[in-house]
Amino acid sequence: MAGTLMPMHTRPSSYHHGDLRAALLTRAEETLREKGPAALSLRELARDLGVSHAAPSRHFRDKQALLDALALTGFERLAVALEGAHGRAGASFAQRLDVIVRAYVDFALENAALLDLMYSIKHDPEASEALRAAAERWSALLVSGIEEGQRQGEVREGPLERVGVPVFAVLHGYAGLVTAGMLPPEAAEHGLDEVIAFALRGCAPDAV
Amino acid sequence: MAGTLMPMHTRPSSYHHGDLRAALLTRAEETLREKGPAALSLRELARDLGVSHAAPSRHFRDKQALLDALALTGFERLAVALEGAHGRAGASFAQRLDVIVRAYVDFALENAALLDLMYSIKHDPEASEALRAAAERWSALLVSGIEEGQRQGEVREGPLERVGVPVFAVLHGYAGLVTAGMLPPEAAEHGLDEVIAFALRGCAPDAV
DNA sequence: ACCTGAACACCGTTCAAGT
DNA sequence: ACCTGAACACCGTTCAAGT
Repeated sequence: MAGTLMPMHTRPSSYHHGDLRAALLTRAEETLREKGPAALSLRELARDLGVSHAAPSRHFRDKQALLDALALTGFERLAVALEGAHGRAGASFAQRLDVIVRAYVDFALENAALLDLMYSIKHDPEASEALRAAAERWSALLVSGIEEGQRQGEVREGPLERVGVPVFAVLHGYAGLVTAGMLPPEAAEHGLDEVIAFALRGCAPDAV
Repeated sequence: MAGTLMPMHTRPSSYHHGDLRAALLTRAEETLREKGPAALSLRELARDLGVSHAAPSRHFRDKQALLDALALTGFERLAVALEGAHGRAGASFAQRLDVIVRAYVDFALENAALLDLMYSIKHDPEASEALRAAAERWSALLVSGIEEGQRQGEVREGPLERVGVPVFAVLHGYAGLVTAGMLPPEAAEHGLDEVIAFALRGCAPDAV
C-alpha cells in the first residue's frame, strides 16, 4: 500500500517518506524507556530523526497529542501480551488469574515509564475515548475471566464491576509499588505469589 | 481593579524574612492542586511570591529538590491523617482496616496530584532515605494493625511483609484507579466497600 | 546570609515560505 | 502534502554583583 516507487536506500534529507509519525512514536518510546519522561522533548526527537524541530507538528498537534498516542500504543501492546498469556492458560479460574497477573506485572516491569504514562494521561473528552477503548480491551479479559469463574463456581457471585474492581486494584497497585521501588527486595521476591493467593481468597465463594 | 487596595500589612519588597522556603512549598502545593504538575515552574513560583527567579535556588538546589521536599510534606500529612483516623478506630482488625482504608482513599481523592508526585519521586540515594522514612511512618501503622490482628486471631499467620504487601497493594491500586478516573462512576460508588470486604477475606485465617 | 539581574542553553508553538 | 527557518514567549541553572 505504501509508496510503490520509493527507494528504500535512505536519502538523508528526506528519509521519512510518510512514516515520520511512526518514527516519532518509536523514538519517543525508546527515550522514555532509557531516559525517563522528563527527557522527552519534541525538539530532541526531531533532532534524533534528522528533521526540523517544526516537523513533528504536522503529525501531532502538540506534545500532549504525542503522549496520548504513545499511551494508546502502550495499551495495545498490553492487550496483546495479556491475550497471548490468556491463550496459553489452563482451564481453571486460578490458572487464568495466575497467568494474567504475571503477564501484567511482567509488562509493568519491562515498561515501567510507559505504564506510568498510560495511567496519567489527561482525560480530554476526545483522546480519552480512544484510550478508554484500548484500556477496556484488556480489562475485558479480566472481566470475562471472572464471569467464567462465576459459572464454574470458583468465584463468588455479584455484579461484575464489584468483583472485578478489587482484583484490578491489587494488580494495578502491586505493579505500581514494585515499579516505584516502594517494596524492599525481600518483599518483592515472593510478593507476587502472595498477591495472587490473596486475590484468590478474596474471589472465593463463601464457605457453606 | 486590584491596584488601590494593594498594601495589606505586608511590605512587598522583603516579605520573606527567612521563610521563603516554606512559602515556596505552600505555593507549589497550591498550583500542583489547582493546575497540575506540568504547570509547576520555579520561575512562576518566584513571580507569585514577588521574588526574583533566582531566589528559589538559595533554598532548593534545583527543581527536583523542591519536588522531593514537596513529596516529603505529603507523606507527613498522610501519616498524620492516618494516625488520626487510627486513633478513632474500634478495637477489631476489621474496624481498623476499614478506617485506615477510607482515610487513605480520602487523602488520595483530596490530594491526587500530590500523591502521584509522592510515588513518582526519583530515588536518589540521598533523598529517598528521608522519603522512605516518611513513607514508613504510615505503612508502619498498617503493619502494626496486621500484627495486632494476627494476635487477635483475625488475620492469618505469616511473615508481616507477605501479609501486608497485598493489603498495601489493593489500597494503593484502588486509590490510583479512582484518582486516574479509570473506574466508571457506578463502580466507584460502592467500590470501596467491596475493596475492604475483599481485603478482609484475603486476610482471614483459613477456615478449620 | 539572602537576594538581584543578566546571561546561557534549552523548551513548545506558530507561521510565512519553500519544494 | 510535507517540511524548513525564523520568531516568540517561556523554561532551569549559574554567577557576578549588590544589600
